[in-house]
Order: sequence, then structure tokens, then C-alpha cells
Amino acid sequence: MVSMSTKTAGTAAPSRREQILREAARLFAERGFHGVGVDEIGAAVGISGPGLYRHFAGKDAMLAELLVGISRRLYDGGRRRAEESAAAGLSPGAALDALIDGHIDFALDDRELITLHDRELDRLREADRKQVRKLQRQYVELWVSAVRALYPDLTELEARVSVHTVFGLLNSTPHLSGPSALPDRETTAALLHRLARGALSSAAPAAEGSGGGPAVQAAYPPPGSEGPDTPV
Amino acid sequence: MVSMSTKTAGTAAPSRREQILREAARLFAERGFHGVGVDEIGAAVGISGPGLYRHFAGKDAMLAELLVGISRRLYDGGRRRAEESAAAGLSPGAALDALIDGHIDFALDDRELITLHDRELDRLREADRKQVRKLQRQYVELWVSAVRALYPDLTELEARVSVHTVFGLLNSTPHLSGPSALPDRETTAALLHRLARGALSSAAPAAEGSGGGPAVQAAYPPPGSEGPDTPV
DNA sequence: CAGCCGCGTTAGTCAGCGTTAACCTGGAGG
DNA sequence: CCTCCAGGTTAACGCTGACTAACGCGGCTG
Repeated sequence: MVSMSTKTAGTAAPSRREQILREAARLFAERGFHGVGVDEIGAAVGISGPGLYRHFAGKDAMLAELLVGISRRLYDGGRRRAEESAAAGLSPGAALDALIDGHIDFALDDRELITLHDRELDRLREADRKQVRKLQRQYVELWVSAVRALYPDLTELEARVSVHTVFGLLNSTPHLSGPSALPDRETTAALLHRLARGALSSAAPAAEGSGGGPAVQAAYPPPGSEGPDTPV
Repeated sequence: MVSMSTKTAGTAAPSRREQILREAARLFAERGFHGVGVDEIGAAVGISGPGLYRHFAGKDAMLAELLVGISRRLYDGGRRRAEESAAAGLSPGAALDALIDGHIDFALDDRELITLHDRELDRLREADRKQVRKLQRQYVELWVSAVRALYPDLTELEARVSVHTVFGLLNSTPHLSGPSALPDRETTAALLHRLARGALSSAAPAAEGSGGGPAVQAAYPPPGSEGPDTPV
């Protein structure tokens, strides 16, 4: 029964399972894990109630699969980009830009999952939660390394806190989907990128460059492959 | 029965009601509104179970009072600071700094409430939710005005989105209380301030100042009453 | 001293919800 | 044509958890 999950590798059809996961994610994000019943999830995909148990062991299993999946995708994507940046010999600034863009893609494409990711983590069984935490930690590590490569004067702790807050910044997009509509995706992504970059550039205490962030940024070699959205 | 609530104005003793609210906030933030039972809340204050109903109409009422209270305190505090800044003739930069510091105080002192504030809003009855949303909107307006005063080139929309994301940045402190301990309060506050300020200073698209944020920041007079944490 | 009343207690009710059980069905395979 | 089974269905069960009822008790007040 479980072995046929290999068939899900074909991304052709949404395969009911993924359909259920998608709707569950949306509902969980909207009203919280405890706030949504299995009947609602079933109704959202056209079947009713306990029919879900043909696909999942229980409500918890859905949440677990969602959270583990999201943190793994985040980490894998981040690591891939970091490795590509290193292989291409990009500047620290460009490497950080790549991480930021990856996270922004995620925050804009999978808002609900991002929301769930830091909201319902405690509802998981110990094993799953541990796994998610590990992936999260590794992802943070990726960022901390990238940030400290660009701003060597930052303390480990400063870098870590800054990275966390920047996650908070980037992950805040779901909140403003309601009242004030966002501009088009490209514009929003560019704005988020500037904000994140600006925050990180000001993380250093007082210091030596006297200009704050920009002075330090000027220290690394002129980025040849930088996109149009990093005017510095 | 309701009229005696005027006695609660005396802030001398924690008065059981406030004690309950405090514990409820902590528990709600930890495990979510649906995740905590009334018995637990009661146990947290030394009484057990339905004894709470001598003080509150129900679980919902506690959440409502918490959320309305927090948003009102946020808005009132923000407005007070904005008015003081205006009365004192402070520069736009100093006015924004005041708002930021106020929010940071809040985020550090009342982490649980901050968490609840953007997590469990949907569990409220229509009336309460409307009230909270109104206060939130007014608070955002305060910030948008302050930001646009300092960075006049920003679009209304850009400013609004930026403010929201900065809230996300500042409100992310609860997340990192667990694994990696924060430095002492003053240091953390200063770091958060720099990050927020840095983000906002980079909100503008490309543009004209050529120096970005710092150029504009240099335009306002040296802040006489500023603390040691605003070195600019 | 007597009675009221704020404040709690314990036992019980009742609804909601996750989960299970038992049954049904349409299409693929021998 | 019969069988099997993936994938549904509805009915029912059990538990949890919010809320109510009935009662108890100490401390002001008359």
C-alpha cells in the first residue's frame, strides 16, 4: 500500500492525495489545525468525511506530511542554490541574493504552507517535530553562513537573530493578502528583496565603515552577474 | 454585576482577572486557542476548571479581551509617541525611531500577546474582530505616515507593504526564544531597531538619492534626546 | 449574631469531532 | 460472467472539552 507511493512521482495528475494536501493546507492556514474538521477537508475535495482515511492514517498524518514536506523543500532549495552559487564562484552578495530569491518564491507561491510552518509545529508527534526542527536548523545555518560571508563583522548570534527576523519579514506576506492587495508578483518580490537586503545590511552594530551597511557592501568585488534588482 | 468592573481600574493588585488573562495569554500562545482547555487555564492560576466563569463569560471572552486590549495598547502607545514627536518638533527620522522603539518594547515585553495578535484573530466574534481590525488599521496608518514623511518617494502601497513586513520582522522575536537564547534586552532591542530601520531605508525602488537610505537620514537634524542605540 | 455575597468546588450535561465499522459500486482481469 | 479491490458511502462510538447546576464557605455589614 505504501509502496505505490512511488507512483506519485509522476507530476502529471494531482492524484487526489496531493489534492487533499493542498486543500488541507489552505484550511489549516485559514482556521488553524484544531479549527478545521475532517468533514470540511473532505468536502473541499468533493468527498465527504471519513473517505480521507483511504489516503491518510489520520488528521495528524496530513499535518505531518505538510510540515515535513515544506521544511524539506525549503532546505533542499536553499542548499541547491548555495551550492550553485559556490560552484559558479559568485560573490557573497550574489549568493545571499539567491537565497533571498528562493525564499521569496516560496513565500509568494506557498503562502499557506509558510504560515503553517511556524504556527502549528507543536501539534506534531515528537518524531516528526524533531525532523522538522532539524531541517529548519540546517536551513538557518545556510543563511547564517551566507550572511556572515558577506558581513564578516557580525557575531554568530547577531547573524542568527538577523536571519530569523528576516524570515519573519519575508513570511509576513500572507498577512497582507486580505485588505490591501499586493502589487503584481514581480514588483512584490523586488520590494521584499530590497527590504530583506536592507535589513541585513544594517545588522552590524555601529561601526567602522561609518556609513553602516553600504560601506561594507562596497568591500566585496563588483558583482558581474547581479540582477537588475540589486542596484548597490 | 457588570458595573463593578470599574473597580478593576486600580492597578495595585493583579486582581485575579488580570492574573487569569496573563496565564491564558501564555497558554494560548504556546499551544493555540483550541489547544488549551479551561481546566488548564484554571490550574495555572491555582483554581480549577469552571471557577473561571466567575470572572469571564467564557473562553472566547478571554481571547477577545486579550486581543482587543493588545491592539488598543499598541495603537494608543503608537499614537502617543507620534503626538509627542510632533509636539516636540522632532525630525521624521526621530519620529519613526520612536514608533519602532515602542513596538520593540511591546514585542519584547509581551511576546505571547504579540504572537496571539496575528495568530488567533479569526476565532473572535464578528464584532470583536471588527474592532481589532480597526485598531490594527489605525496603527498601520500611523506607521505609514511616519515612513512616508521620512521617505517621500515611497508609494502608498510600497510604504504599507514595507510596514507590514517590518511588523513581521519585529514580531518574529518569539520564534527564537527557544533554541538560541537572545542576548540581553538592550542589545536585542538595538539590533531589532537597526534591522527595522535598515529594511525601511531600502524600501525605495532604485533611485535618486544614490546613497539610498543614509542620504535621506543625514538630512534630519542630530537627535538630541536619542538613546545610545541610534548611532546614525 | 445573622445573613448576604464574592468566590470556589464537584458532578453532570451536551455538542462536536476524530475515528472505526459495515456496506456499496464500477471497472479491470482471468 | 464472476471476482476483486480501490475508493467511496452512511451510521455509530467514544472521548474530549466547554459550559451549567447545585452546593459550600469565609468575610464584611447591619
